[in-house]
Amino acid sequence: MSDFADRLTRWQRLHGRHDLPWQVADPYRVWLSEVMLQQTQVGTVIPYYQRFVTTFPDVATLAAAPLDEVLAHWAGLGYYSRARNLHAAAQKVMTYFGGVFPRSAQLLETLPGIGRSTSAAVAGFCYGERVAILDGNVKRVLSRWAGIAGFPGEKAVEKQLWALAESLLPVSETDMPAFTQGMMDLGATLCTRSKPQCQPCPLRGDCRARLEDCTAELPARKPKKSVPERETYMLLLRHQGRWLLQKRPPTGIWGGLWSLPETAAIDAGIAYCQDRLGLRVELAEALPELVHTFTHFRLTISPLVLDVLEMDARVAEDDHAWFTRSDALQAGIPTPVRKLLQLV
DNA sequence: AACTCGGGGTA
DNA sequence: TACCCAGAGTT
Repeated sequence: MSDFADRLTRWQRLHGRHDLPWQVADPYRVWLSEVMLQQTQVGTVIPYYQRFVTTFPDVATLAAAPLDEVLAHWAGLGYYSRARNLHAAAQKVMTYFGGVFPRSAQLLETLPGIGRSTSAAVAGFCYGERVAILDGNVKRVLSRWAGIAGFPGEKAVEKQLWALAESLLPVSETDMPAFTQGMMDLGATLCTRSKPQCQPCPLRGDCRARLEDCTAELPARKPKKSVPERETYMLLLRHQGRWLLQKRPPTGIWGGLWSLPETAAIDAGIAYCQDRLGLRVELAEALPELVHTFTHFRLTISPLVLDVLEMDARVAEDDHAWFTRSDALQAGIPTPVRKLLQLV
């Protein structure tokens, strides 16, 4: 019986995925894809990736672009700190590494947004460096193959999985790209969360979960937790065919994106318009509530359409701007804001 | 160690 | 509905 790495790399070369758009000899594109794929499925990423590389074909172009334009291409993909870190990392590659991508996982990990797994993926794919990845696919494959019962999000279990992943690396650097891709491909195509296809799996001979018939129980589910509820009003301020958007602070939810002004109550919203924005407004319409679910809370949005009757001559603050509906939809805006602007 | 950070796919 | 997805950064 050949060992784990041999079986996996052989399987990947014969039956793995070879036509993904980021399977190219370009560390910039591999890096971009790995960041986009953090906590995001392949099918979701592909159209974003295509648009992104068309606009930003290399690290120098990305580094020179305004952050707003980068965020506009990321809007809808989620986890917007990834876009900010990507932009900052591109600038660091230009200024600190002379425009050349770092050639080791250790150096790659010094770039913002690149952690242990992403650095290993880029180094393994592009340079053949013998470093292990540990993403959702690998956690599932290894917890089943080794019969590890604990929840992979738990520190001790994760540490065990990292050690196991490192112990299974191929001896030869030339096998690293196929091995790394094989771990991902196996988890994505055969060793799926539900109804895994064990029959064609190259690891079925010594897979503990398969031998003990417990693939459905591994990996362990995330412990349940109640999801907090929050609510807010979003103000759709209309003035001469334009809508007022407000740039969110760089950190926190929807960081750096253009969004709608929010208030906790209708009265406070009207007062906010008067006192802070210098607008005299009239309530035109209350749109139906919109429920938006995040990973860690649920947000109920009550949208209010307000007509602007009068505007102060005062200079608008930097973080506010009037957008046509069309321009707003092309800017970096959160998904629920996009849905609202498409209604009005 | 626990929490923050999106949005969509899927059973 | 609830969990998961080519995780990283902060507290």
